[in-house]
Amino acid sequence: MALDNQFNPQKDEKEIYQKWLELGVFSASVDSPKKPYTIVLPPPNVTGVLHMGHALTGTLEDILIRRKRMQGFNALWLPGTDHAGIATQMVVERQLQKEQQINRHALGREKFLEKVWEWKDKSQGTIISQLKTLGCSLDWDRLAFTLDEKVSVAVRECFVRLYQEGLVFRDEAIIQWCPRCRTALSDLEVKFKEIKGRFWHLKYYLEGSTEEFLTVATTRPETLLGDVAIAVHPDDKRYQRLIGKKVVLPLMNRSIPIIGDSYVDPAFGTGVLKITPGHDVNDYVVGKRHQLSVITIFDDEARVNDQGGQYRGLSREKARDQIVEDLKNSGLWIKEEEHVHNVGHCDRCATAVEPKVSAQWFVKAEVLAQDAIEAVKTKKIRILPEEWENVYFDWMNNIRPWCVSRQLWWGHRIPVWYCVDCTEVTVAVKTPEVCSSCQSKRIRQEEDVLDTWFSSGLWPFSTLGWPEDTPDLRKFYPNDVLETGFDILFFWVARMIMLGIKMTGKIPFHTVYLHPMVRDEHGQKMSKTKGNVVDPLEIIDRMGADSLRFFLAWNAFHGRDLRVSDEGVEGCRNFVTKLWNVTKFVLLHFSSVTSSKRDENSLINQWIFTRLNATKKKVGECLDHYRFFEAAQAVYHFVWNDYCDWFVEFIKSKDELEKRKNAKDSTAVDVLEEVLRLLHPMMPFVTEKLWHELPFRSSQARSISLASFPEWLKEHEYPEAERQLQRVIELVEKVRTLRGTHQIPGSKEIPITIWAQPRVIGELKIHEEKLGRLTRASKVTFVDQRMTQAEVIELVLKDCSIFVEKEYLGDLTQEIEKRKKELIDKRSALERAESKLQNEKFMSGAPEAVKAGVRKQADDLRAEVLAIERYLKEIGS
RNA sequence: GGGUGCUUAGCUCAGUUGGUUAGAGCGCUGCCUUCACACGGCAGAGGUCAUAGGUUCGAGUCCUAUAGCACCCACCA
Repeated sequence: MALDNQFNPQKDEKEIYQKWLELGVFSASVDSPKKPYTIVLPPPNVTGVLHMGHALTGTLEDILIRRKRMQGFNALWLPGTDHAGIATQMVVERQLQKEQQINRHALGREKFLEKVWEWKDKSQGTIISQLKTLGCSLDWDRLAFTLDEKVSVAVRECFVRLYQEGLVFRDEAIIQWCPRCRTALSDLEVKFKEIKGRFWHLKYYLEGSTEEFLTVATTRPETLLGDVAIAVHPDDKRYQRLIGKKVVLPLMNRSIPIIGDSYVDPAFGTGVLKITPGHDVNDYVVGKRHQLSVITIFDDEARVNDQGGQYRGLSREKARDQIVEDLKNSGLWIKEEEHVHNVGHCDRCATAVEPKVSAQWFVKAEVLAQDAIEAVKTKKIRILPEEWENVYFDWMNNIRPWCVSRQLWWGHRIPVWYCVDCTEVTVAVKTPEVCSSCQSKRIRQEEDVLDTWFSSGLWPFSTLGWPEDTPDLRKFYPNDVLETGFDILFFWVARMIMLGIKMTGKIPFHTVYLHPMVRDEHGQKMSKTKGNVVDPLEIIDRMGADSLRFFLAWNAFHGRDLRVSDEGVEGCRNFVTKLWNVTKFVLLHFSSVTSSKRDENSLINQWIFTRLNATKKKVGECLDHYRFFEAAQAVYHFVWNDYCDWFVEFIKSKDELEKRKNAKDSTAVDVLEEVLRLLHPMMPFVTEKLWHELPFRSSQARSISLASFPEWLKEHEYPEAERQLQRVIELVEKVRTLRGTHQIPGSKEIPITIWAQPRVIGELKIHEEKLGRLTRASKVTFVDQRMTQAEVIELVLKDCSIFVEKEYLGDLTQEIEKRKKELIDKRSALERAESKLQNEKFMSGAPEAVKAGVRKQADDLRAEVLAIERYLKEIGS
C-alpha cells in the first residue's frame, strides 16, 4: 500500500489515539509484576484551556512515561484537574456580574457554589480533550479532581493530623488581604509591582503647641486615620528629646505618642515615621513591640469604616484625595514629591492588597520545612537543574507561617466546628453532630475554605487513596518524577515535599525536574494583553502534534526560557515529512522483504548499525538525565544525516538495490523500524502510523507503544566498518567540495584517481561503485604512485589522496587561495601540537589518551602540511 | 537591599568532572527540479567564546574584578 505524499495529522491523529484507548495502552495495573514508574500530571485548572506551558509539561512527561512503558515498566501517568480556588471563583463571579449584574453575596453561598459546579461540569472536558489531542498517554480511568470525595477526605485527614500536632493553628495576625477577592492571601500570592506614587510631607504638631511640629513623610496619607504613634530613631539627635511626648494626629485630633524605635531609618524621608499597625506589616511589628493598639480603618472591601470619622464610606483612593485636600486646607500639608515604590498586588486579580489584622489559620511551615530541607540535602530528592536546589534551600530556610484560610466559597471547607455554648473547637474528618466537649448540638462550621495549594500539596498520594492503605498507594507511592515549571517550585513542589514527608513518612518523589518557561519568539512572556500568545492547538491543527512535541523536546534546554516560533515548529514538521518520505523509499524497494535477515558482512550494514547503536546509547543516556534536547538532536541527526544522506544514498544504485532485494536483506527496514521505536515517545502519532506500514516489525504488538524501546547492543559495534566508511564519506566530501568550488555541474562527470598504500586501496576498492556514484566520477582509478602535480591537483586526506586533472577545473585561482589559507591553519595547528609534545610538563602531566591523540594529530597534520606545500610548490605558487 | 543565572556564528542556543583543529537548528550565499523528499539535495561563508587580570603544561570550561542583561526573594515608611 502506497503512502500519501505526506503525513496528514488532522486525519490520522484522532484515530490513532482512539486505538490506543481501545487497546488500553495507557492503563497501569496494580496487579502487574512489572516495576512501577509513576508521574502525576500537575493538575491544570479545571476550567482552563491548554496553553503552551501545559503542552510542554504534557510533552516531556509523555516522553518519560512512554519510554518507561516501552522499557517494560508498569507506567502510571495519573491525570487530574484542580479546582483552583480563587481563579475559578473569580471567573464565575465575573460571569455573574456580566450576566446578572450581581455579586456572589447577593446570590448566597449555596446558590453560588451551584453555579461554580455548573461551570466546572461544562468546562472540565475541554482541557482533557486537549491533552488527548497532544497525544498524552494518561491513565484516564484514574482521572481525579481536587474536590473529589476521595481527595477531600485526604485534605481533612491532613488538616486534622496537623491540628492535633499543633502544626496548624488559628491566630489573629496581620495578613495580606485582597479587597476585590475579599480574602486573605499567602505571602506567595502577593506580587510586588513598581508604582509611581507620591511622597507627602505632613505636619504633626506637638501636643499643646501651635509652633512646633514634626514632619512625617508618607506614601499613604489616608492611613493616618489609623495612626497610633509616630516613631523616630532613638539615637536621632534631631528628635531624641521628643521621645515620650505627644503629637496631635492631623484631622482626627487624637493625641498619639512619639516613640523611639531602631526600625526607623533616620536617613530615609524625614526620619519620622507614622505608625499604623492596622494596615502595615512593619508598623504592626513595631506596634506590638510598644504595646500599641491596632486600629482597623477599612472594611473588607477597603472602604473607610466607622473608625474613619467623616471619611466613612469612602474608598481607599477617594479617602486619600479627600484627606490630602483637607490637610492642604488646614495648613498641615508641606509638600509632595514623586516617589517610586513597590506595592503588593493580588496575584490573581491584580488589585492592590491591603494588609489587615484578622483571625486566620496558619500552618507552621517552619517546622515542616526541616525534613523537607533534609530530604534534598541528603539527595533523597534531587532537584534538576541543580541550581534550583539553592533557591529551594533559601526559601525553605526563611519560610514563614503559611496562611491557609481563604474567605472564599469555592474550595475545601476547613473541618473545624465552633461550639456556640462553650469555647471548644472541634476538629474532625467526619462532620460531627455535637461539640466534642459539651456535647451541644449548637455547633457551626468554620466558614473559610483552604488555600488551593493545600490540596495540591497532597496530590502525589491523595490521588492514590491515602489515608487508606490502598493497593494503588502501595504500588505507586512514592512517585518517581515530578515534572513542572520552576514558577511553582514554592507554591506546589515545596509544599508537596513538606506535606508528603509529614503525612506518609516518605518522600513523595525522588526527582524534581523543572522545565523552562515558555516565551514568544522574542523572549517575551506570553500574555493576552500583549497579544503574543501562541496557541498550541492552533499549531497542532496546522502542523500536527508530533511537530509541536518534537519542537518542545528539542528546545527544552536546561536554561530558563523556551522560545516558541512558527519557524522552529516548521523545522520539526519538515523532519516528520523527511521521516515519512524515507519510509516511502524503503517501502518502495523493500516491501517484499518480510523478515529480519541481513548480510552481517556488509560493511554498510555494519556501519549503519554502529551509528544507530551510538544514537540509541545517546538517546538513552539523555532521557535518563532529562536532557530532552540532546536526545531529540541525536535522533534527528541520525535519521537525517546518517540514514537518509549516507546509508540510503550508499544503497541507492540499481545493482545494490537489486542485490539487497534478492538476498532479502532487511537492514534498511530494520534500522527504520528501530528508529520509529526510538522516536515514538517524542512523536507518537507518525511513528505509530508508519510502523504499521512496514513489511514486518520486531514485535507482534498491536501498537508501537507496546513494543520495546531500542537499547544499545554490544554486538552492533563495528569500529572497523565505521573507520572505513568514515574515510569513504570524507573522500566523497572532498571531491564534492572541489566540484563546488569550481562550479562543476552535477551533470558533468569527471574522472578521479585515488592514491594510497596498498592496504588502504584494498579497503577503498570495496566501495568503488559508491565512490564513483556519489562523487559523480566518470571513472575511478586506483594507483600506488603519486601523480605529477603539473597536470593534476591533489586533495589530501589522512591516509590517501585524490587526484583530479586540471583540465576539468578551469581557473585555479580560487582553489590556490583556499589551499594557502588551509596551509596557514594546518601549520599553526601543527606548531601547537608539536610544542605540546616537546613540553615536558605536558608529557608528564597529561593523560595517556590525550597524548596519543595529540601525537596522532601531529602526524596527520605533518603529512597534510607537506602535501599542501608540495602542491603549492609544484603548481608554481 | 539579598540571591541566582546568563553574556559562544546574523538569530536562538548546546558545549557533562579543564585535554586533540569550538558545535546544532534556523537564517544567509552559490549550484542542482538526478526516479523517497524543494517541507528537498550538494557545497560554502560566518566565532580573538562580554572585558581585564590570574591559576595551569594546557582555559569557552576554574578563580578575582568590571560591564551589561534576565529572573527570584525581601518590601524603607
